[in-house]
Amino acid sequence: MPANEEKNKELSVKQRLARFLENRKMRKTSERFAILDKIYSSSAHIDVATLHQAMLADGFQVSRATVYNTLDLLIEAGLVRRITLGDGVNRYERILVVNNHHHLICTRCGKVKEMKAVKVVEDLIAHKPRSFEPQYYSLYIYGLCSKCAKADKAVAKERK
Amino acid sequence: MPANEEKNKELSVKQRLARFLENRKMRKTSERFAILDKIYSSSAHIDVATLHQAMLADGFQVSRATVYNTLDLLIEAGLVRRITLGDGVNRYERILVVNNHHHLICTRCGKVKEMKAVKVVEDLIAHKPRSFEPQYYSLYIYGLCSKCAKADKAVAKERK
DNA sequence: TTTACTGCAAATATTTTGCAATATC
DNA sequence: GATATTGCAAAATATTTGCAGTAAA
Repeated sequence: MPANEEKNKELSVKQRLARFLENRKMRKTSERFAILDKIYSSSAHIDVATLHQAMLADGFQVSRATVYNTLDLLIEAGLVRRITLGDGVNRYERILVVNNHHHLICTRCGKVKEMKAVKVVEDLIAHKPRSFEPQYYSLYIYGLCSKCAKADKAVAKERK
Repeated sequence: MPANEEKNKELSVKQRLARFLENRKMRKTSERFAILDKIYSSSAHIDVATLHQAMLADGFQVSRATVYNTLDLLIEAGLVRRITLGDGVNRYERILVVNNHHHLICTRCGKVKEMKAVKVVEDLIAHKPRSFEPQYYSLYIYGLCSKCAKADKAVAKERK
């Protein structure tokens, strides 16, 4: 991944948060930018506890309450989304309008893979719904990963 | 909606649960079928508290613990899925392999609309991923509903 | 200087667990 | 009758809230 591209993206996200806060006459606190940063530099879909611990480990003192508050703010700003990967745990991930991705979730072992977004879907989303302005979307595909599919077949055979 | 079709569908789901329980040598308790029934006859995406209250209101005595246990079971059986519509509340909905639907979620007011599944997407899912056996999928489209989009534009104008 | 935000700790809400009672096989 | 499953209440987690102190504007 080219470092420049990554840096530009990060800057632009910070700018978007700054603009959002200015529009609403809210304060640009270091916590808000630090949390945004952490989510954008983390491997996708991080949960609150992990996020909070990671920040403390980085030496950035912040309270859980602020993490929760800020996550709601970032969601409202359209910079972060909240998801649950079938296990009921709330996780947070950055929203990349371009270069989106889909989740492949194994219903047996819970493993999550990512798959590059497919253009057809994006076109579809952009044009289909009337009386609705799409901003972004999430596609979750549930099924069996290759390992579990194999194990499943073995069991089925045994039971016959 | 034709009553017959609905009845057949319901029967088949019960049969699928029965088969699942038999395969695992688990017991066919009335609670399990009652909870399955409730989810399948409820308007999509119901949360635990509502589900539990609805069952009590129907005169079906069941504990919260059993509701939680059974939901996990139904998910494992592939009959129900757990989702969160951006608000962090866990909800449960039936899985219809045929006649799937997408969610349109307003990021401002939280309102959820449903949209009939688009065939293109289904084809795509069925064929694309290698080393993965898709069972079903969820597509969430986030954006602004017509009301909020209008309100948003009004505010933007005012601020200029 | 003003007051929006944060941190803390307590309150609330949500989910899980242990074990005796019950119902399925 | 044997034991998997339920119900209950208590424990563990997760999230929200109120308010005094801090820091952004």
